[in-house]
Amino acid sequence: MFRIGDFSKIAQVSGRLLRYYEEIGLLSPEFTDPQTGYRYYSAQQLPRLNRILVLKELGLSLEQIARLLDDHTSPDEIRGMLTLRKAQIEQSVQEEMERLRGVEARLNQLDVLQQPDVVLKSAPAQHFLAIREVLPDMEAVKRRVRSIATTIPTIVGQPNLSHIAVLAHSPIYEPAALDVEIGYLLTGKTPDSARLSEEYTLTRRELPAIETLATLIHVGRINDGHQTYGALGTWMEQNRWQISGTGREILVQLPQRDEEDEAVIELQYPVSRSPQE
Amino acid sequence: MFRIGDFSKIAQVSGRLLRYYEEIGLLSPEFTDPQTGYRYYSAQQLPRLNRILVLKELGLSLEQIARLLDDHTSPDEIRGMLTLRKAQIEQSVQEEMERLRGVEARLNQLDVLQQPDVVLKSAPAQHFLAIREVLPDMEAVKRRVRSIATTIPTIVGQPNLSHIAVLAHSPIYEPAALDVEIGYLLTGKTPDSARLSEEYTLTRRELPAIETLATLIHVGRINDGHQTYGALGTWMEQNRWQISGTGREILVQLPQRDEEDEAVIELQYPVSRSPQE
DNA sequence: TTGCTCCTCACGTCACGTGAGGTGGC
DNA sequence: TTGCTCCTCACGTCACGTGAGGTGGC
Repeated sequence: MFRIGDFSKIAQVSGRLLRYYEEIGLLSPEFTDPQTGYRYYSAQQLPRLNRILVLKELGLSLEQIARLLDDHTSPDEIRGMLTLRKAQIEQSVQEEMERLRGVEARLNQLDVLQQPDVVLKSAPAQHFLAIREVLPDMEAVKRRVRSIATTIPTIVGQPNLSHIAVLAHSPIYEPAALDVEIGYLLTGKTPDSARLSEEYTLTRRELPAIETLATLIHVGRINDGHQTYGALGTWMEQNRWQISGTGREILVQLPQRDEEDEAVIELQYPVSRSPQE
Repeated sequence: MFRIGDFSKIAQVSGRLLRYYEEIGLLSPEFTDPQTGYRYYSAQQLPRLNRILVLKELGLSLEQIARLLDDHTSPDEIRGMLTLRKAQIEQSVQEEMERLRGVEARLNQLDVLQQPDVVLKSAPAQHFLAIREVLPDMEAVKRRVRSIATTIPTIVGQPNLSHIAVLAHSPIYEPAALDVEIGYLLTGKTPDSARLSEEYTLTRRELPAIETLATLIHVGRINDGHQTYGALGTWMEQNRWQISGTGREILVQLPQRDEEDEAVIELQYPVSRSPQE
């Protein structure tokens, strides 16, 4: 029999660890002196301790280990736990590789923080109360946005957060003819249509949910977006994503009073994984 | 300005997260109503929040992120932090691959827990008060161990834990002539020699520290070791280690009264990485 | 006025490390 | 007798999630 100090030296673990394992019922000393509280371990307990240490190194939680070592756990259950664990490790390797790519992308930059901060999100299915037009230039887009914002400032019976969004059906950097859809993105109850003027009406359609959206905040004047868009392109290349759908711009904050005031826009692009090269 | 609920919806984070980031000084609302305590965030704060989220995904701690975002941190320091982080990720990928190998090795087994529990340890530099002999068989080894244990049960002036150990200079599974060194492994003050009998004397020599030692507990009769040794071989193959030095057997517990009683032996083999195949 | 949103505690998480303050054992 | 070892609390870790219990805002 060994006192806790000797036993911990043999196994090269801390005494605290042994006391903790007793506390959670994973490994109890063979004998505890009721007078002094001293713990006494036998050499025969070393195999169990080693097994615990090995399973811990495989990344199992102490709770899982306790179950694994429980006699009432069947071999099939044990295999199941290990198979699950294997899948987890494989995924975590993937994630670490992602992180590695991300860190390297920033280190490749001269100024490390001059990179765009692209955040992956998902979007629920939404209503889009909007009008689709082909407009000659960004000025026309801005006018349309402004007219919507002033004519229909709030949607009746719509308690949810709503933003004006622009869907770019033609590439946004293609300046000749902008095929855009402009209107309100909504999640609650939405009317079928809303009158904008004599000639123009917003009509509702349903946008499907999108699983993965690369998003990026642009702060500045409303037509400066193309630089930011370019940065997103670089990011996607470095991080192995590609555009897989129509881009949106969410006008999180319209320019305040002055046309030239700062707006806050979230660029959103549906993306999917690039094929491995 | 957005209240915390709207701001958290835009950024797709929880309100709790935003409150926590304020608490640790990472991101404070632009304005807090002193009457109600309501937090108000502006759209202009989204870039900072996104940057925080991106750096968090790269695996930086919130404390590191706070330093990164601090204006007083130089670009060089930032590069340093990211370079360090890169190295950490690379190491963690290695470790995960190790775990993956370990889990797979067990899943390859029919009975998952029938595998040996090999634990990697290190050994400090030690004194070895021992005698080296070529003995004809395991019986002779056992006799020698017993004679040492009974003749020199404790080392005078040696407060430290001491075990009898056997160093196997010839392969332990080679039964013809066993070239072994038997004696006490000690770390404290050790005499130069100790008299065993008229003809035999233990003499002290120094064992160097060993960085990596594959260890394995064997419980049973003292000469059953070769099966356990075989299991170790399989393990090393599967986990890409190879023997790089002389093996030891630490007699953690001698057979009690009877020769046939259970002993507890820790097999220790210095190992190094196998070359990648 | 009634939901809805916000507020501030405060506990829980996971596997121990690290003292503090006190006692047993040779 | 004097170090050494052991004991039992109890706090700290990291980044929040999850209630509990109460109040402000439209």
